[in-house]
Amino acid sequence: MAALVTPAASVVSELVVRGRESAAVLEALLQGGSPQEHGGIRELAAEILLCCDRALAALHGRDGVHAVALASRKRRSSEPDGAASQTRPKRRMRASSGSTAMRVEKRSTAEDGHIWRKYGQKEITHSKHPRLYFRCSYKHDIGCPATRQVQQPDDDLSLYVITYFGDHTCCHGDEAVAAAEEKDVKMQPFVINFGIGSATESSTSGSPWQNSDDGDGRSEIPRSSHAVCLPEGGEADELRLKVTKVETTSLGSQPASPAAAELSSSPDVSCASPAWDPLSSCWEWDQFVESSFDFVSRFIDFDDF
DNA sequence: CTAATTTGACCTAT
DNA sequence: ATAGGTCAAATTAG
Repeated sequence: MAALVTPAASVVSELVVRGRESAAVLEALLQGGSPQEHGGIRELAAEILLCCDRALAALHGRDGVHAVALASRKRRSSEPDGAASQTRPKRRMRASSGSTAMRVEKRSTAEDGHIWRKYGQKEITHSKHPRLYFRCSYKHDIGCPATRQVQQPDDDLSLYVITYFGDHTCCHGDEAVAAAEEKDVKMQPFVINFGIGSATESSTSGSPWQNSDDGDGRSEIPRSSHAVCLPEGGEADELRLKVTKVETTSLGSQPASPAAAELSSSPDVSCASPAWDPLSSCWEWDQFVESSFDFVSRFIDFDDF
């Protein structure tokens, strides 16, 4: 029973999310009131306006982004008729097979305003790069079933394909989200940091944005160390606003593979890396603003059934 | 010590 | 049988 999501709806959803993020950052910037931030503020304002504009266009049937409906996901969640799922205390159904999916291809990273926790990595036969699996950090906290997959197409290394599965109950349920957010950040999922990416590593010190809520249920609430890194200007041509969902995914351990290293959250990649690493959920705001809508941004709806 | 990530194993769907 | 997705123990980092 999958709710069919229209391309326009997906687009609007994404745009609205971005709009919110932009607004949050903008608000933070306004509070800071640093001269260097003016540039960022302007861009953020432009971004917000653009989001709204696009959203409206999409709502009116004129989606500004390429929307394509895919029906490739034929795999359906077989009902536990009894035999198959008779005794599986552990493994559970794939979250991706029971809900709508939205694929987004972006050049940098896809920030959706949510905190993700990596729970797996898998090498795909047709792809040179591994696919990373993330789940909402609030999964166990408030039962958010949302998950997402990040993968780099072998043909375009500068592109990241992020597929979202499930709906964010943590988002819809403001209460839960609010409660979780209030713990650290009131309403803002972001923390403003004025430091270039290079200093990012230091940010790594902080615990990643994810909270361990794995099946173990070790931790409950994420530290929410989302941060917006404002480059000092060293490499910032204008004003590079890097919004890091997580200060940095620590993890210096060796990735399974080179590709994984690039994709997986590595300490060096955080804000410091020129092209932020999607897995860490850290993106360069400036890139985002520049190409947020220029880059291929396709919202594809998978109809589970 | 606590928490997050990594990685191999397990399980489901095609 | 194969590929893909998720779990969970082990490892690493703060």
